[in-house]
Amino acid sequence: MTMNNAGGRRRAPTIHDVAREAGVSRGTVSRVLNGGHYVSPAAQEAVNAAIRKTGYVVNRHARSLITGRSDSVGFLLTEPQERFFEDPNFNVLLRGCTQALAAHDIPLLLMLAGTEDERRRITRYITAGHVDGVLLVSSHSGDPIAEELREAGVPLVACGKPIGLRSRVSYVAADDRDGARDMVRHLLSLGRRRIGVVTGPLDTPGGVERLAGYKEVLTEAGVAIDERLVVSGDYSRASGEAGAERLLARTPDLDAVFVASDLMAQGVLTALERAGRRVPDDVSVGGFDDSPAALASRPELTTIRQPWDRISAEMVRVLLAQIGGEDAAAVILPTELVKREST
Amino acid sequence: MTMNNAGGRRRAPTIHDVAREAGVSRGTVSRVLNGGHYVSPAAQEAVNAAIRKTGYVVNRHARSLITGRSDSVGFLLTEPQERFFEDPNFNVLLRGCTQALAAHDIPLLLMLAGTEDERRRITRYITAGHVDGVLLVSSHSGDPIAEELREAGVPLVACGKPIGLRSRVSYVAADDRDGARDMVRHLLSLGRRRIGVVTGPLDTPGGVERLAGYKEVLTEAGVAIDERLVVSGDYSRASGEAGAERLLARTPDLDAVFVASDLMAQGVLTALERAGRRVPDDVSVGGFDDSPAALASRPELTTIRQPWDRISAEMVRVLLAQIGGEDAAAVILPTELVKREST
DNA sequence: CTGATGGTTGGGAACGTGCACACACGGCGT
DNA sequence: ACGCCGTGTGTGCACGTTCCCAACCATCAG
Repeated sequence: MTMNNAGGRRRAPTIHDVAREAGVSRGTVSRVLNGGHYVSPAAQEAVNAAIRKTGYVVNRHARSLITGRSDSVGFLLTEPQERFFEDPNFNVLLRGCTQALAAHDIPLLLMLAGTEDERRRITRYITAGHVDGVLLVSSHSGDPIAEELREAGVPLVACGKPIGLRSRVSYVAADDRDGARDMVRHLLSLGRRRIGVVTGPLDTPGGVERLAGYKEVLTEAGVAIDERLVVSGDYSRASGEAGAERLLARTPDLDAVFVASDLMAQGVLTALERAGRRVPDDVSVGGFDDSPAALASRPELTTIRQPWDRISAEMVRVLLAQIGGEDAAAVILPTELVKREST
Repeated sequence: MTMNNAGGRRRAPTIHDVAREAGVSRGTVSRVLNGGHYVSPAAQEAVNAAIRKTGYVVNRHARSLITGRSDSVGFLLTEPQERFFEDPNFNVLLRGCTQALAAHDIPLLLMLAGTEDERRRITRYITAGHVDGVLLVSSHSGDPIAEELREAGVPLVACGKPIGLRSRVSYVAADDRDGARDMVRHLLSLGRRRIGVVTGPLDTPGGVERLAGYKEVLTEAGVAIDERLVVSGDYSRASGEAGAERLLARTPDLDAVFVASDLMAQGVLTALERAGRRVPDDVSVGGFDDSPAALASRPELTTIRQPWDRISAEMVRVLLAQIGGEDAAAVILPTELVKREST
C-alpha cells in the first residue's frame, strides 16, 4: 500500500519493517541477523524473504550505539608520508588490508597523521572508540603512538617489528634476516666472495636484521667479514648511488653487492654503470623488496620478495583476533628469492 | 569523586556527564557543540571547560542515528585497480582527499570495487546511507555506478569528466585540452613543425581532449594536420614505444612528439634512442601528467602538470557542497607546463 | 500593570538496534 | 499431575545524541 519505490527520498526500511513483513517480532529478526541461533527454520526463511523483499540493510550506527563496537578499523599512517606514498608496496598493503577487511564486511578508515595536530586529532578519534582497532604503518618503528593506543586499550597491529616500546604490541613482518641469508647464499653460489652490502638505516629492525643475515651467512661459509664492504643508506635511490661509490673507492675488487632495498639497488646500478662495471658479468647485484622498481631496472633486479599480500592478510587476521579478545601476537612471514638478470 | 583515570576500561564521558559537570542541561551542551547559537557566553564557557575537563568526544554513532547523516564519505575506486595503484598520482589524490576531509573532521572510507560481488556489496553499503557522499575514481569514465548512485540520491563527485551518462554527475578534472595546447605551442616555439602525437585511448575524454588541443594549435599556427603523425596508445609504456616506432616508420622526418602520458613518453624515449635519434637535439618530446616517471626519465621529461592537490581539494569541496544541498557542478582546473630536458 | 517579544534554557521524545528477560510449548522424568 | 528443561518467540529497556516545544527571564511598548 505504501509506495515504496516512488521517486524522491524514501525512508530506509528498518528491522521493524522486516519484522512486520515476515510476521515475526523484532527480536527474531535480530537473531536471524546475528547468527540465527534459537530460530525455527520457518521463521528464518520468512525473515530472509522479508529482508530480500524490503531491501533491508542493517543500520550500523544504531547497532554501534548499543554494542559499543564500531565494526570498522582504522588504517593509520604516521609521519613522513612521502616515503610510503612513493612506495608501491604501500599500495599493495593498503589494498590487501581493505580487501581482507571487506571479506568481514568491515570498512577501513584511512587516517594520515602527518602533523602533530593531526596526530592528536586522530588519537582522540581512535581512543573515543570510533574504530575497533588500528592497523599501524609507521615509518620509524618505535612510534610512541603504538604504545599510547595500546595503553588506552585499543587493539593494534603494526606492520614491521616495533622496537623500543615497553608494552607488548602485535606486529606482522617479513623475515628480513632469512631473506638476507637467502640472497647472500645465492651470491655465494655464483662464486662471488667479495660481497659488499648497502644496508638500510641501522636504527630500524629491517636494517639491522638484513645486515645480520648477511654477516651470518658469510661467517658460516668461512668468508671473513670485511667492514670496508659494509656501508649504510636510508632506502633512497640517492643513498644507494652514494653507497656504491664509497664501496668502489674502498674495495675496487668487489664482485657482488647485496642492497637492502630495490630503490637503493637502482642507485647502485647507476653508480656501477658509470664506473664501467658490467652487471651481472663483473658485479652481481641483489636487491630487497621486489618492488616494481626491480622490474623497471636495467638489468632487471634479482631481489627478495616481501609477501605483502600475506602481510596484509595476517595483519587483519591478528587484529580481528585481538578485537575478539585474544592476546597480542607476532607473525613473521617467509620471504622468497626472485632471480632475474642482475645476478 | 569517581576515579576517572584509574586503570582498566572506563566508560567514555557522555554529553550527560558534561552537562552535569557544567551545571547545564544536555540541550545546552548540544547547542554549544553545534554552532553555539542561542547560548549565553557564560554557559558557553562553562560547557567548554567541562568538555576539556572530562575529555568528552562526541559519539558519532549516536549523532548519526538521530541526524541520519554519517559524517563520513567514501572514496570509491572501481575496477582495474592495478593501473591506479601503480600510478603515484593516485596516492597524491587519495592523500589530498583524506586531508581535505580531515579539515572538516570527516573520515574517509576506502572502498575498492574490483569484482562484481564487491561492487554490489559496496553499492548496498552506500545506498544504505552509511556514507554521506562518494568520491569516485573510475578507470573508464562512463562507469554506470555513478549513475546508479546518483539516481539513489547519493551525492557524488567523479575525478575526470564522465561520459555517456544520462544524469548530471559532478566532476573535477584538469583542463586536458588547454594543457595539450600549451605543450604544442611550446614545441612550435622551439621551431618544431613536424610534430607527432601519441594519444591516449580515444574512448576517454582525456584522450579526445588532448588530441583536440594538439589539432587546434597546429591549425591556428597554419600547420597542416598530417594524419600519419597521429597514433594512439593506451597510456602504458609499451604502447608509447610501439607508437613511436610506428611514427618513425611513417614519418621519419618528425622533429617532435607530444605524448599524452609520461609513462608512454618513457616508451617513446626508449624507441627514439634505439633509432639513434637524440633527445632533445633531433627530436623534442613532451609528456603529460608530471608523474614521478617524468623525473626518473633520461632526459627528464618536459610535461604538463596536472594539479592533483587542487583536484582533490576541489573534489572534496564540491562533494561537501552537494551534501549541503547544492546542485551538481563541474570544475575544470588549469594545468601547467613544466619545462625540463626533453625539449 | 499587562502582554508581547526575543533570547536562553530544560525536558521529553525519537532515532534503530541488541540484549535481558519473560513467557509459551512440547517432551520427559518423577 | 506436576515440575523441569531446552527451544523458540515477543517485549521493554538502554545506548547517546539531536530536535522540538514549552517555560523562563528581562525588556519594552501600550
